[in-house]
Amino acid sequence: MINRTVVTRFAPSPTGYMHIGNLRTALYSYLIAKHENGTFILRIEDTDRERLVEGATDVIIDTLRVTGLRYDEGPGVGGENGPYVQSERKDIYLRYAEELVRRGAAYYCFCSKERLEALHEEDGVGGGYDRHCRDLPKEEVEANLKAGIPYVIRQKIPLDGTTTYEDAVFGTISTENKELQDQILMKADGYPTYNFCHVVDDHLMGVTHVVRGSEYLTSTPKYALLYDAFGWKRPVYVHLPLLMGRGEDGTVSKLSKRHGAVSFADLTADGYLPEAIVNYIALLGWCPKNTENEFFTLDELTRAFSLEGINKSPSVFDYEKLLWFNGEYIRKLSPEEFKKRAIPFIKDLPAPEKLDRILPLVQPRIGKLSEIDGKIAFFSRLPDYDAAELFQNKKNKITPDAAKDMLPGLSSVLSDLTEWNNDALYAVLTAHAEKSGVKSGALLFVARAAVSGLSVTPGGATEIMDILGKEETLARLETAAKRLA
RNA sequence: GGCCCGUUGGUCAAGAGGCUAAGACAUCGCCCUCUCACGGCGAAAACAUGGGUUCGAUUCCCGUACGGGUCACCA
Repeated sequence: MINRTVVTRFAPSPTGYMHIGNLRTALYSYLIAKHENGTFILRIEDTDRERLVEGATDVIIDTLRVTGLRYDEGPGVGGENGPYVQSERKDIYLRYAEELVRRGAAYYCFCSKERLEALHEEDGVGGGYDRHCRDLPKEEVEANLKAGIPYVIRQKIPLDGTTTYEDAVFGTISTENKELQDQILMKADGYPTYNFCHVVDDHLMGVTHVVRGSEYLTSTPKYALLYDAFGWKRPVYVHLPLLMGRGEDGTVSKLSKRHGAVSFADLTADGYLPEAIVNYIALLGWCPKNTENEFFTLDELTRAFSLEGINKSPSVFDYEKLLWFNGEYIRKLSPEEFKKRAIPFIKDLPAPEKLDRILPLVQPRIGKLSEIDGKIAFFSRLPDYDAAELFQNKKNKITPDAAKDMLPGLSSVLSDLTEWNNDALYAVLTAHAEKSGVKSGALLFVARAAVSGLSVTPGGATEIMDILGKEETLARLETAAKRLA
């Protein structure tokens, strides 16, 4: 079933959290492979020793599991081209870098960090390495190496000409070689840079489609040059439009931490469903052909996905629409499933039999699970309220005085009631309203406010009274009467 | 600043030389209704700009503006 005609990879660096932009890249990468029944690889890029975060890889793996993005090769599942963690492949990169030196496409550089910093200060933005070591005599290089002088290995970029590549989304991208830096391939600490090791790994792992954010669009010529220098076949490049966020000042920029809760974990902790998140971000930068449907399971996305549907322009992450999607997904949940997901978000869990009756009331009324608690808390405990304010409603012509007049009748009718359920309650109360010459809407408004302490509730007066039970209902009516007195 | 990329309603977006320029979210209105939601119906709302090419440009080309990305021993 699985084949290697299309091999993609998701190659995050373990920074401690799964950014939503990264998730979207992972998703597209997965979809591109799986649409063709290809192979999807997870590779951990942990060559930056200073930024290592403990447990970060677990966050990545966990996110992929929860979202259903199963990888065929990678940490934990193995594969024929492992290991899939770059720090565990450290020794192979130097070999390839030296190979490049031999081929004349790279060179040793002994410049100190201090010298480089000085260069930067001199040139300001747009400066760069002055290629000081590019043409060091062989003997000097040998001597320096022997003397143990720290070195890096840099890519020898052609001084003139242009480098061109085809991007599956953006088309032909052409760059003047003189715009490119002799970037560092191997760092002084013996670790490779991303610029180098991802090329080596992608080749070694048979990656056919490199899927990543468009922030790499301008550095890709350097990578293409690396493939060429090795004599390797260049992969298909698929650069994805950026995901943008709106900052507090209203400006739009690359989605990142500064825009607040945009990590997958933050979103799920706030009660967004993984499947809703996946569905929503799939539509950010991609649009299905020949359909106006917006709801897709992962399988449906896999079938519908196509490179041609990917946009070039950046898109703004919109919480409003995510919230709507999420609400739709919540409404589609079976009562059992909803309950399972809702429980972790409820602080004071009502008795099981009550919970089962409360939950259906909130399910259609929330956008995210974290909204549940605030909506149902009144069932467990009558909130404090200002009676003068609560029993005031212009539409139903409710005033505190009017409410005060209704309460005794309500209590007496209800205390006489033997059959306590929604239908019976509704029948009795509407009949009572008619008898007293009050609009049923008004009476029920007062009843609901008294029994909940709120002007807005999930469910109507009779539904709430039904769940509360006779005793509690009458007690709350009593309380309301006292507060109105 | 250099280089690269982008630009259809507030947001996501369809469109691919000739359309009354889709649809969705959000907004507003109406309906439903024991409040609020849900649901139904409807409204308002867009081709950044100047020049070409063409019988005809949102669509192709060039410039301008605006936005974004990138210029690390980070990925």
